[in-house]
Amino acid sequence: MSQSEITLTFPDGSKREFPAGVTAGEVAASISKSLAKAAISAQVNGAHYDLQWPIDADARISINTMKDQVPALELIRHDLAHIMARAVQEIWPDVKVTIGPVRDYGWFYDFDRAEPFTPEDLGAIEAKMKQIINAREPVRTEVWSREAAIQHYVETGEPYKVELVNRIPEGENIRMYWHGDWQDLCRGPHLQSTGQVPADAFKLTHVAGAYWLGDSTRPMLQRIYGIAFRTRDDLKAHMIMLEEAAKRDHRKLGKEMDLFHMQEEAPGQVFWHPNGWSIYTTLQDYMRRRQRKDGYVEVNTPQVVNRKLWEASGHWANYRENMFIVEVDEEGAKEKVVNALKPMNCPCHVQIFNHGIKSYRDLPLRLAEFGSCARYEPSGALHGIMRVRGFTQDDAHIFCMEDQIEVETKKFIDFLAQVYADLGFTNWRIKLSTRPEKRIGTEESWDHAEAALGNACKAAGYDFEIQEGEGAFYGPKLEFVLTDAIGRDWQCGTLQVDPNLPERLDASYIGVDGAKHRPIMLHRACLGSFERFIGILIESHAGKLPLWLAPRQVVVASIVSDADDYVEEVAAKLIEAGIRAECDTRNEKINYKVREHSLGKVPYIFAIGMKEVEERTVSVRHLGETRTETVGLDEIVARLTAEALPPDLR
RNA sequence: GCUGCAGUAGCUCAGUGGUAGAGCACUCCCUUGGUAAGGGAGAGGUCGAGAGUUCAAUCCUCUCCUGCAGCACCA
Repeated sequence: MSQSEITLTFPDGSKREFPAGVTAGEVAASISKSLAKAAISAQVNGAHYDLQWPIDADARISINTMKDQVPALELIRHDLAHIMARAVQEIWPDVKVTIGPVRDYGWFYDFDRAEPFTPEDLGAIEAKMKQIINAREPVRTEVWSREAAIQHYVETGEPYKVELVNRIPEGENIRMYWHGDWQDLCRGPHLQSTGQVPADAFKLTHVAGAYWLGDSTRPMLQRIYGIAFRTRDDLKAHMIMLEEAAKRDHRKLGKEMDLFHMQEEAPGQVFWHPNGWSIYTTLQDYMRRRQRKDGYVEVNTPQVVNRKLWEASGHWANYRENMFIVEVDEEGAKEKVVNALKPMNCPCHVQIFNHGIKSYRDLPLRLAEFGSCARYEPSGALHGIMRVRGFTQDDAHIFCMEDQIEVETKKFIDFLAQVYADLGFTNWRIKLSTRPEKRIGTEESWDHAEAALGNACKAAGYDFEIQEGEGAFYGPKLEFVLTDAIGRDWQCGTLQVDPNLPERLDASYIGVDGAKHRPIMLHRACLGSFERFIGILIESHAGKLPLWLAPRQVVVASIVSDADDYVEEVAAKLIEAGIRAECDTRNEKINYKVREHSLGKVPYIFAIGMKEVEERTVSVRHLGETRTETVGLDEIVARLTAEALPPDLR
């Protein structure tokens, strides 16, 4: 240990090495004081520490001084996973341990235990963990031989660990970490001592099932989740953030804003209320205008389609289990006619393409549909309006020639960038998924398609991240991931190159040479589905939608009933100007009305008393503000008429 | 689909082996109040569905349905 070197990492990612025992003053002298102070982490013998300056100038930067430093959060969380596993086994010695990685703001660890862990159990585990931390036992590491490790785990009755040892590649060290006298197989690194973990800044949050190794054919284990921070205050701040996130849950806001509901008779399907449907149609109208401008033609195709088409497209073979089947007794037919609700629009669009003879002059043909689809999603997958069984995609298929892929893709990226910007999402990125191991098509066609997608991104001015082998079996794809207001990622847009479906459904066009050719099909969606995207919009804006999307843009509220006539006049003027306005002339106090419509996230409340009636003004209150402003009637109508326009019409 | 938890009025929730309660919302009355809840009265429930145990089930048991937290899935 005394021979160790110390590596300091700086904010720009650069690293500098120093001999063991170097002092902070010496570091400052050899680089600069300000740079030394900026060092954000140190590495000693493979263990990482976050540095907290100032360190005394003559303090030696070594393991000894490091002990008093607060270690890196990742290490704290990692050790907590082990400490939790140890606590569980101390309380219930027969519980089998598996693995426990660091994740998000904490860690989880999977256990095999016959009885479920209860909330009370979590409390007991937490208490035991605190005991272990307070015992301040050293963490030691040993390298074992594979045989010894297997023998050990066979003897101690840990079948999952045996499997893990067997999965460690040849030539890699098999490390055992000891936390006091409790041992776990682990790659490391770890802290020096369990005492370095802050005992008051972690919390076990919940228990849920999880398949062993993520494989649904393997046993289901119990996964305990925990979160951890450096300080109690950080933990508290995180708990508050979680509460804030819960407040913007679209299911909760959907009720509060009276947007939609769902009920048992139609699981996974949405009953849109007037307010919610207003958002939906406003968004759809906007998309329709944008698509028209971008050269799409809109179509509409049937909901109930005979299985023959799904067999031809290949969906019947692959997705039969996830399709809604509609059997019909047709007059005179010996057997029931079997149909499926369409789970996607592509085969139907190919039918439109195939109707009549297409020429290369018709390409690219961009068929768009707000296509309502039904998929029998597994019950556990349903989630509010974000993951549903009945939904409408902003779908389109671009039929084109191979050498048009790049141009069309670039055109779509520009389109999507504009739409996302209009909807308030400027933070998004592109992922390019390339050829998987199991695939069809020639290497040349893959080379061409992948290059086309990559070049299109570059031409549009965007970087992309490659997801090796993640493409569909027939072609590569782009995925567009946007980050919402509270930092969560959502994959919404997609563009997929597909030479397969035109082949299966025998789509063709007549080329310049007078011969038949196969078109390529580009599947693309920008929002994904209206249901999911509206959910994202609600959560990202915490219900406070931009004015043009807000279902009720203005509520005109009376203060005294003598003002009712004028209130109705104001609302009528707004409505005539195309603004979604409502009157509130109920026999309630203005405080009551302000509260109710503020909770309902109405962007503007106009309060009208006798003063406004006499002056022909309105008292304007903007959502989220307490100040009010008195504005002349004509002026406010003109102002809102401009302000409430969808972005593409401004 | 799997593991665990839950389902009581439109909403949020309390409660009990002897067929139910609150607040808000709703209806009516009083009140005309100046920017986040004025007062009073009334109406509203096969306690998710079915079966079982029991003299008796909303409560206990089982099955199913739906939801929630994850996992798996997402053409």
